[in-house]
Amino acid sequence: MGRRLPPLNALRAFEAAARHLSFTKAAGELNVTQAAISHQVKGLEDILGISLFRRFNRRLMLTDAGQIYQPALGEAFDLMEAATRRMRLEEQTGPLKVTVANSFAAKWLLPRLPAFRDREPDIDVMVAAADSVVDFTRDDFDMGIRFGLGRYPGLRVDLLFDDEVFPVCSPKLMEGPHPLLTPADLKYHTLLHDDVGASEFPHWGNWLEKSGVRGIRLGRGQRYSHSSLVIQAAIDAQGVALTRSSLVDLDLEAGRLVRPFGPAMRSNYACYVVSPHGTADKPKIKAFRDWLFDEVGKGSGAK
Amino acid sequence: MGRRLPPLNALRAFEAAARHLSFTKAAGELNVTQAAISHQVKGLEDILGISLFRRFNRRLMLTDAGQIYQPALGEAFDLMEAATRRMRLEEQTGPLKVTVANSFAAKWLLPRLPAFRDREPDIDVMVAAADSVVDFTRDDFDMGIRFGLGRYPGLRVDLLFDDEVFPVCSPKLMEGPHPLLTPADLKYHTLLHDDVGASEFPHWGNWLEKSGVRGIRLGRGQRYSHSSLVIQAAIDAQGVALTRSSLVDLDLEAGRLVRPFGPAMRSNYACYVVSPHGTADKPKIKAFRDWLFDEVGKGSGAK
DNA sequence: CATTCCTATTAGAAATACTAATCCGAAACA
DNA sequence: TGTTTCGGATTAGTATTTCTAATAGGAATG
Repeated sequence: MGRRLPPLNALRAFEAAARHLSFTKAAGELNVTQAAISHQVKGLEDILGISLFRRFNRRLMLTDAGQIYQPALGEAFDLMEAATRRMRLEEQTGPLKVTVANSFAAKWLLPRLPAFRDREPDIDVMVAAADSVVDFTRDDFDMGIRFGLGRYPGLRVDLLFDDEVFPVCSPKLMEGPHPLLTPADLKYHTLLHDDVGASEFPHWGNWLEKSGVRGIRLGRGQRYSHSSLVIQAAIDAQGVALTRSSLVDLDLEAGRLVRPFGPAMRSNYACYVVSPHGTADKPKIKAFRDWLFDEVGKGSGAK
Repeated sequence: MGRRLPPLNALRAFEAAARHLSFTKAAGELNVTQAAISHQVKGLEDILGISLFRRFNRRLMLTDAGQIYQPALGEAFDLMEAATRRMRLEEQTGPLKVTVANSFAAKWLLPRLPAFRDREPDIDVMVAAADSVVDFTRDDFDMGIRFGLGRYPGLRVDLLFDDEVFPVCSPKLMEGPHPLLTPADLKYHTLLHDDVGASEFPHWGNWLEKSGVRGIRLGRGQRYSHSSLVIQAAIDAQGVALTRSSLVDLDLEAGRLVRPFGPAMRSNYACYVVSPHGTADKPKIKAFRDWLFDEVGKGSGAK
């Protein structure tokens, strides 16, 4: 497995010199002085114990050994260059890997993704929905969209939008026996809970307290592991969901959900776009970030 | 024409690390410390602006970019290694290029070469007969056999044998009207001259003087450009040649020539085997040199 | 809970690569 | 014939790269 190779820089110097049959031109190609090439080639010959050039006064020739050596080395360096180019290209044009909070993926990003495809047909997006925050130093993602407090050390963080939290329900519920006219009417309905562990996350408890509503048992109601499920249940008229504006804006627009009463609660969580430092200017990352902000700027997703 | 490549040592370090999926093992392979690999890989990633590994705690993974990069780099390094091996092999087993003084080639080496072929069937000898001394730093020769004073700066020089100079002629001349019984009898015969420019070379003038013979006009006689032609003329009974023992030993043995009278003159010229410093131990060079000395040791070629 | 395994980091040492200046010899020039 | 030019070699000193030793740290292992 262990390879046995002469010094690589000497090989490069020799290859260039052999190709040009000139140390001076090789020096030009490699941006060094002629003396450097002379040293490298001599060193290589000494290491190999084989002379590679016949040196005439104003002319170089390759020895038999040199003639055998050069083309293969040239090929090897070409291969390396091609591999580097290919890898760089892949990095630029390969799928953009975005890690997204689960529900945000389902309720915000996916419905809008076709618009991105229209705008940037050359960029394939790979959406990786995940519950937990991804460690960019470990995982091979180009960027992420996360709800949180904006503390992502070691990453470039851009605030995409602040979110509001308010109750939503199916319009059917408004037509039923107990239309939701005031928060107090919630007692006639099932509360749909987002079963998120994080305590900072706004939940019915917070909201009811802020709205000054009493007499509603928190423990009651349906629980779901993801916001998207909660929202779906609400659309299906199973109860009332407390949710972020960003996740339901399209459902509200489409009339699948309604916002029965006003009180919106400001969340201390917001939506952030994150990417490893130094990658922000990569074309595909920039394109996606720009698109995200444009989408939000349209007013359809942000408060 | 100019290639654009990341630092080659970093590429090698990355390739090894990627192959082993371990910096430590890569370090082992390249005989450096793990820290060196870590530095090189990090440096490469910084230069490319692309991360190549995902680093887990006791495990490495390649990023997409790394996965594209490694195989091609591996191939490139394999190519280099193969080229090096191939070139070395050619150097070892390719034809042994020997530059030989013209007449020595014709009269000593060529008749004996079949014996070398028998002894070392794997070594092909390329005999380049030349009049002038070859500059090994310029010309692609493995070794040389030369008559001279043994001053070959920058080369390893081995004395193959000392030579004597004496007159020879065809046995037919001994049966003619003026058999060569003493040097004085030379006046009845044509002197065959070796038309060599070098004044140190023993010629009839020297020999006649040493032998105390007078009254023979030096200007007379036939002139030839090479000793081998002089000898051939002598074999053809065209006259008497003054020649080196080494060039005629086989002809004397075979009875094509005889040595009419004693006085041999010591030449200050001798026969030397030369080869560039540091190449003496190369198998094919050593084999040929050993064979030369064995041939001479047989007593057939040396005094 | 200690140990092991593996990578990262730091600072400094060692090795390598490079440059500037100059030499040298033949070829081109005049 | 100089004389210039061209291109490689050489030398000695400098700069850069590469490497090491020591150490930290984090998760898996026993």
